[in-house]
Amino acid sequence: MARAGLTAERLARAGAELADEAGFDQVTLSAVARRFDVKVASLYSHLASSQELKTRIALLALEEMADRVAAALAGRAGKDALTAFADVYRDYAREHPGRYAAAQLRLDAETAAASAGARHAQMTRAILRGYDLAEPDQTHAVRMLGSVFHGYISLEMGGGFSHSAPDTQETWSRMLDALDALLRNWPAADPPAS
Amino acid sequence: MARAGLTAERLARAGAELADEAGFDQVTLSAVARRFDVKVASLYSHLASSQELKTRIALLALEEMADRVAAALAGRAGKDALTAFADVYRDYAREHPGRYAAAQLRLDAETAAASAGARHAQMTRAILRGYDLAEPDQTHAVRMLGSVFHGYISLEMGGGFSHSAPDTQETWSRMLDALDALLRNWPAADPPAS
DNA sequence: CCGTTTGCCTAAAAGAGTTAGGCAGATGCA
DNA sequence: TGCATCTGCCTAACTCTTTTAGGCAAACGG
Repeated sequence: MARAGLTAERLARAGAELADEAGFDQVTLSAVARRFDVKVASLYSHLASSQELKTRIALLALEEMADRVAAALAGRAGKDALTAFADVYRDYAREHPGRYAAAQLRLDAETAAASAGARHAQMTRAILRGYDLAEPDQTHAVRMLGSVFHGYISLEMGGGFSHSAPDTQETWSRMLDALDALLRNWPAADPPAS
Repeated sequence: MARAGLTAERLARAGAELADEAGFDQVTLSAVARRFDVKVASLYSHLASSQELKTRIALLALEEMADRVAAALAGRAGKDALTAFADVYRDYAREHPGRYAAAQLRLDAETAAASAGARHAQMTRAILRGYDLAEPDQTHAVRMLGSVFHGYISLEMGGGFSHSAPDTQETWSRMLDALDALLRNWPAADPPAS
C-alpha cells in the first residue's frame, strides 16, 4: 500500500487547519484520518492518543503566537509595545480561532514546561519594562494583563459582546488606553477609601 | 418497571454535580443515566439531546451565580461592591468548577436571551454606579471588568499562575485595588503620549 | 373502570477511540 | 546486489457515547 507520509507534525498541522475551519471540538482522529485518506488506526503509529494530537495543536499555536509576539515587540516600548502585544493575540485568535482555542488547553506540568509558555511569560514581562513597576507589583500586572487579554478575546469570540452599541474595536482601544494609564500610575497597596 | 421520577431539571442538577466532581467534559448522557440507574435511551423522554443537558447545566449555573451576585451586591457600593462582585464569581468557580465551565458554553441567541445573562449584565453595570462614568465609557468599563474577571478565573483555574511567587490571592486583591483606582480615574480618550 | 398518555425499556445503528496482529514497501548492512 | 529487519499502513475487533424506533406497563383522566 502506498505510504501516505504521515508524521506527528503533519497530523498536528492538519488538525490545526481543521480546528480553524470547524472548531477545535471537531478535531478528531477520525476527521484527520479522513483528511489524509487513511484509516484511523494508522494514526497510532505516530500519535499515542487523540489527546496527543490536541496537545500538539496547542503547542503549535503557542509557538506561532510567541513568534508573532516576538516580531511585534521588536523595537517597541511603552504603550506602543502594549498595543502591539495585545493586538497580536487578538488578531491571532481571529485568524485562527481553532488554534487559539487549542492554546487554552490545560497542559500537564512537563508539557507546559517544554512549551512556548515561558516565552510568553517573558515577553509579557518585557512589556512592563516601559513602565516603572517593581516586584511584586510587576507580577500582579503581568497576571492582570494576561487576564484582560485572554478574557476579552474569549468573551468577544464567544459572542459575549454581541451586537451592542459601541463596537468592540472601540472598546479594545479604550481598554488599552485604560491599561496604559493604569500601568503608568499603578496604585500603592491598600489605597485610601476615596 | 418502577419509574425513576426523572425530570429535565433533576437531570440537569445531577449533571451539574457530575461536572463539579469530574469535570464538565465528563458530563455525558451515559454517566447521568448511570447515576439514576436508568438506561440512556430513557433520558430522551426528558431531553432532546446531550446538548440540551449541557445547556441546562449552563443555565443553572448562570442562575445560581446571578442569585449570589444579587445577594452580594445588596447594600454595597463603590469598591466594596466591586470586590463583592468579583469574589462571587471567583468563589463560585472554586466551589463549582464544572458548573463554572458550563456557564462559559456558547449559547444560541434565543437561549441566551432567556438566560440569566441579562441579570449579569445589569448587575455589572450597577457596580459602576459608584463611579462616575458616562456612556460609552461605561460600556467599555463593563466589558473590561467582565474580561478581567473571566480571564483571571479561567487562567487561575487552568493552572496558568501555577506555583509562582506572589500567591494568587495577593494578585487578586491588588488587581481589585488597581481596577478601583482605574474606575475612579478613567482616562479620557486618546491620552497624551507621556 | 377503561382508554390514553407517558415513562422507562430493548434493540439497533452510527461515530469516535483504542488495541492487536498482519503484510508489504522501505531501509540497512554485508 | 541480496537479504533481513523495520516500519507504515492495513483489517478486525471491542468499548463507549449518542441517537432513533418501537414496545409494554404504570399512571392518570374521565
